[in-house]
Amino acid sequence: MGASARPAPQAKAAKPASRDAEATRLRILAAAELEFARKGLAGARVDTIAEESGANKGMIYYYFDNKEELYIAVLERVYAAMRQSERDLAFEHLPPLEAIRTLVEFKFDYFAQNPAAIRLLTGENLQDAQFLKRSERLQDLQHSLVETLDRILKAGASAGTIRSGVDPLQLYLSISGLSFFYFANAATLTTSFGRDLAAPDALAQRRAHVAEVILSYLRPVQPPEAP
Amino acid sequence: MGASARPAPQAKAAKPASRDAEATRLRILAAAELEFARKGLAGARVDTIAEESGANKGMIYYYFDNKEELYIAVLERVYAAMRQSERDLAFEHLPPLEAIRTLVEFKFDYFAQNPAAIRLLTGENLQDAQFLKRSERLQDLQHSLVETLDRILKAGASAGTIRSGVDPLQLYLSISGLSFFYFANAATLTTSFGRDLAAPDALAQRRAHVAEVILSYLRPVQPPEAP
Amino acid sequence: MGASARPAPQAKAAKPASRDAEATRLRILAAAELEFARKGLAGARVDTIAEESGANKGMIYYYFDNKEELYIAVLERVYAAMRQSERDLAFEHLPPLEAIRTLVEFKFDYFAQNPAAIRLLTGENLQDAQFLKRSERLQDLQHSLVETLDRILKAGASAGTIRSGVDPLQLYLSISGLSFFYFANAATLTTSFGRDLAAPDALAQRRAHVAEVILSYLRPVQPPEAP
Amino acid sequence: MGASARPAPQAKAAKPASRDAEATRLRILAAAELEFARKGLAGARVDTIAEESGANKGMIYYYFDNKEELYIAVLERVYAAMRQSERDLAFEHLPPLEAIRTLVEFKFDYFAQNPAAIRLLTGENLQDAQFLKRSERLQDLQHSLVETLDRILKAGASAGTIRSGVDPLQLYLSISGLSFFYFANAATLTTSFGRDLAAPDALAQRRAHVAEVILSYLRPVQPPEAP
DNA sequence: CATGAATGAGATTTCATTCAT
DNA sequence: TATGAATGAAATCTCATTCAT
Repeated sequence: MGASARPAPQAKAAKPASRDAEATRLRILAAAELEFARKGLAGARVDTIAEESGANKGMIYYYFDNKEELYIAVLERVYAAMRQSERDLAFEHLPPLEAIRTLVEFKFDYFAQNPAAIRLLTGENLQDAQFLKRSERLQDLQHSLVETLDRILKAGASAGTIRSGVDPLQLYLSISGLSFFYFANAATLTTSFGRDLAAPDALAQRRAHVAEVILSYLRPVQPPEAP
Repeated sequence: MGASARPAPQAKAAKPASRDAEATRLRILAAAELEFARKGLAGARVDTIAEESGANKGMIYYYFDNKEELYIAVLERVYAAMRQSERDLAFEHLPPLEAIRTLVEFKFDYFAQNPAAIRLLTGENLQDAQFLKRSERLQDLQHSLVETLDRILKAGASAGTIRSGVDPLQLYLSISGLSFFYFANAATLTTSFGRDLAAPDALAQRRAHVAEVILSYLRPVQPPEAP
Repeated sequence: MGASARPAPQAKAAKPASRDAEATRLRILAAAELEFARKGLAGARVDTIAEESGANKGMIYYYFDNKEELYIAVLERVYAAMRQSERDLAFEHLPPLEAIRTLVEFKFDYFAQNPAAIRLLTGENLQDAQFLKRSERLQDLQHSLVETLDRILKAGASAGTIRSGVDPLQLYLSISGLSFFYFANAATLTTSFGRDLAAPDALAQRRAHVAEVILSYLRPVQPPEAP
Repeated sequence: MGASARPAPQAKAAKPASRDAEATRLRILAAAELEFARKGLAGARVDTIAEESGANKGMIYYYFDNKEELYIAVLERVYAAMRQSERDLAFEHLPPLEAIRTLVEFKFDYFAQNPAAIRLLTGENLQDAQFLKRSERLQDLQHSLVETLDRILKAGASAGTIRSGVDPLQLYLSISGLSFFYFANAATLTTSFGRDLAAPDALAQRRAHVAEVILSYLRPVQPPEAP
């Protein structure tokens, strides 16, 4: 990653041993994220993580007491990044329907671009969120989106552009679910339907569909036509 | 299944270990389904399956050459059951919107009542559907629902009760996704939101919401009001 | 162990794999006793125990969950054997002084012949008896000797052959200590004094000395001579 | 020792890490003594010693080539201190029985106050005194007590206050053993008897008992009473 | 002298699979 | 068919020691 650009003042060798604690820690975390995402907690191999990170096993245990702690550290990083990206998404100032469309598309794109996050979340659910529950840091990373959604829904209802009575949590679950499911289950769906769901046009089609489903749902209900 | 036909002529000893091959096989499969659902392929323990099934490890290897074959057998059984239940659902004769509402609710209920199926599907996706791809039997268990949906959508469009132009595959993915995501991710969602998504009233609320989202989407689009 | 007597119908080989659970367990225990006695809990190697016992590491973990549990099992066996041998020593019916001389010599001989017991007890003390405290079985293996000693001391005091006022616990500690110390510290003492404390005549001399020290102590105190 | 003489000329920086070589060495030795006493050679951790000493692992290897050398240095220091304290005990000029009582009480008190010495000696015996044997310095630290004892016994025998024929080595072993055993085995004894052997009154009682046992033994034997 | 990151050999433990009975 | 003891490869983890800074 751009390493080729720097002429590197050390003339001798490019030893992987960096003697830079933070850098090593991050290399381990990055490798671990990939490995845990690919294989899950049980299937991941510490050896592989060591190899991929350029560190050695000893270092992994030096920085992260054991495999589970390393897994938790990875989970925390992924969660934190996801929450941060949500906070970075400034959409509340948009007109209500535009704001929600923006959120829907953001969610879709985020899942599309972060397959590791999808897999880690999925894996964590398979083990009953036991590590999410255990981590104090993760407890603090609460969703703020639902509250934001609530405000937007109320604004839309007042303006008459959004039907009233929409539960923001249900809406949030539907927004997430419509995209998450698509990516999380792409492998079996692709196999079952014999169509490549990851192809660019398939993605575009799904993205549009999801937005339409959500926006249709929010449309104010038509009064029965007067005769 | 078929085991009930044999009158069991062994009059002499009543060995606690059932000398009934098919029954043993089924006990193993049932225990394996639970274990694989709980822990995934990598996390599942052959020892545990032996213990839970009341059989022993030797039997497992006798009936199913190895752990992966046993896993595939479990997967096949779960898929077959799911497809069968879909075939058993006679809904095509209903009025189009009723038919779709029935399907949506059926999917929701099926996932609600078959957590093991959810987990196995999820696990299979985490390993890129590699066993689904490998199994010939599983390839035959194709979805017929999409085709049925297509017919219903067309009928609804003709009758004017369903908007035209709805892609049956996208619709199917949305129907599945809205429910599947809820159950598959219940653990992390429950933790993140501090609300028990498995509580009876939470289930009822979600079920109604999902149906409403889908049916809102299918509503024929209002023509721009005439002046 | 008498195995040579059976002509063994299996003509082929004398495989060490015995398929006899109890025998294997005992072989492991015996090998572990030696290894733990020689190296202590921390210094002992599971590999060595496996090799010496003719079993393999898997078996050790099959029978004794982990190294510590194996250590505890060894400790329990050694303690139980020691307490049993004490119960087997019928000495209470002897005249009081004879009874005590018998006990002193028995203790000396037991320690002389059971170096592993000495080392295991010593090692356990080095780790603050943490496993002795943890084991329920070991808690039940209480000394009965102190009570027996108490009865003997009282009988001797009544008969005038033993001075009155002797504390049985202190006496027991002295009887044990005079012998135990000799064997437990033989290595450093031999080195410091340049004399082989394990030589037969050295043993005989110490045995006589210990008995004499204890019996001298029990002698009734002479009344001050009347003028 | 002797380090106090240097006025420390480094005026500039007050690095928290003491740039005083001898002081660092001593801090390491003190921490090592504790750790080796607590865990034995095999159980001790170089990491722990580094942490406890406030130094770091590099320093340990700088001053003491490896773990074993550090252990030997600790052992030498403990032995030297023990021998020195014995030399400091001026008791030969006392009346024979008083001299011996003094020695007995001194030994008891020394063991009571130096639990690390007890544990290191014990640990060294568990490993067959291999490091004691290996160290030249330790070979020079011979007991002189036995010779002193010999002179005292002879003086007492001449004076008629001590019975004749007492072997000074056996007596020394008994004096040491009666106290050493009590402290070395306090953990298991406390557990087995359910009494706290380290409590002040328990110590006082034991101290008096040990002295009485030894002095009883030395009492001149009564001639058979004349009729 | 001092630091603490890095190494690697070797330890404990796990677990799918085999096999004698 | 059934049992469960046995195996061994591979996994996790530990720790004395080295070394760049």
